[in-house]
Amino acid sequence: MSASGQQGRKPRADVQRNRAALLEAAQRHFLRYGVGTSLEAVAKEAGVGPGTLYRHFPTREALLAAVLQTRSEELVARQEEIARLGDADKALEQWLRALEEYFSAFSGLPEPLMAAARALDPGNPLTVPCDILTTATDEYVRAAQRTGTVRESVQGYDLFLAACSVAWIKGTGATDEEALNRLRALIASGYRERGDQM
Amino acid sequence: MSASGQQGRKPRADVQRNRAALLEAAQRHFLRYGVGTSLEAVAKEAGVGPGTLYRHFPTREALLAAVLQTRSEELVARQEEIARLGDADKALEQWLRALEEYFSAFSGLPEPLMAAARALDPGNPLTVPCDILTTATDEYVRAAQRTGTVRESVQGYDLFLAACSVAWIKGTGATDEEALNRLRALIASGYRERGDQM
DNA sequence: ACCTGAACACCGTTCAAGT
DNA sequence: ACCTGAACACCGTTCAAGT
Repeated sequence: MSASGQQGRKPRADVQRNRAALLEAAQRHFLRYGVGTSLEAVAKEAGVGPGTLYRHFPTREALLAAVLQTRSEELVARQEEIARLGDADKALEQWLRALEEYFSAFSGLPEPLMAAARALDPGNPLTVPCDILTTATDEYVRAAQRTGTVRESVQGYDLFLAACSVAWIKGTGATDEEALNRLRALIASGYRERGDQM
Repeated sequence: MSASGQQGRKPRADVQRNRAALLEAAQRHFLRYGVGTSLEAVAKEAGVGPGTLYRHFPTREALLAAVLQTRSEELVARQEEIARLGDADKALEQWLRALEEYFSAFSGLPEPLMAAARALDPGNPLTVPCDILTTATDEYVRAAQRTGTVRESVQGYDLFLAACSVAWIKGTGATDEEALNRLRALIASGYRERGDQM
């Protein structure tokens, strides 16, 4: 409405510095302590007061979404590389693994992502990456369906959920890699058209 | 070691009363606020000090495990009823739904259960129900494998994980019932031998 | 316009003092 | 032997005071 700084093109230098410091500190803390890390500690490490953190990122989700942006872009970059594989079935499989790794970036990440997956709360900033990734998954699914390797009843969202589940299980540490592989195989065998290669 | 009350057969009347009151209050709070509810509030509602709660249940998991015991027994009761179905494939399917409901008893329950699933921490009291339920699942799986409807590579633990995942997804509210059904169908189609009924 | 940091609320957990 | 509840530590969040 007014000529406030909201849309201004020249944020003050200290504002930019604070934002960058916050993002860097947040990423470090998310990596080390998971998404539930103390925001107070993040602010302290960024060298700002807690109020400054809340001004820049009004919720934990907003901070998370900002930190995730880089990773989402990297994932999209991989998307093009994967698509070049030619084999739609193989591409879908690879994509699901890439998704899973994305969900495993920080301990506890699947939880807030799932909470944002259904766009019930339009204010949740995590809805953005969820939408993008679900849409991308859907493209892979449809490509594979066109070649007849994936069942028609499967939706991209279903496999988005499945990949998130596997990442969640991995994060809880409830399984070794072998059990995870059996689970992945079970899911793959679930979405594939019958009569395929084992 | 000593003649302490640890093994005594006659717990003091107030001890029994406190324990019962704590369990009842805890169940109410778990139901209403999920497994992360304030233990301080539980103690207050039970009419005891926080110290008393910690004396009876040294960790949140211990309290949870005690509250879950009733439900586990109910589930085992259902197990016998389900087994009477005759059709091993149908029985497995029903059992997995019963498992899923068990995991959905309290919001946030899948998380601590998964953390206890792999018996890495022998002190975790939640390992007990996990072991029982995994073993039970394995029996259903093997019965179905004998009739040839379930793939040989599937283990009971895999489906235990899968059921827990579905409950977790349901708990995050990320989906409507329709998407959950697609997911359940995907899992079923994943563990079933190929060439079966759709 | 933005930052600071004190202040408030809330909770988990412990432990000295009681009975 | 068990209970009580004050006390400590920690964190999220807000907001009056500063620059």
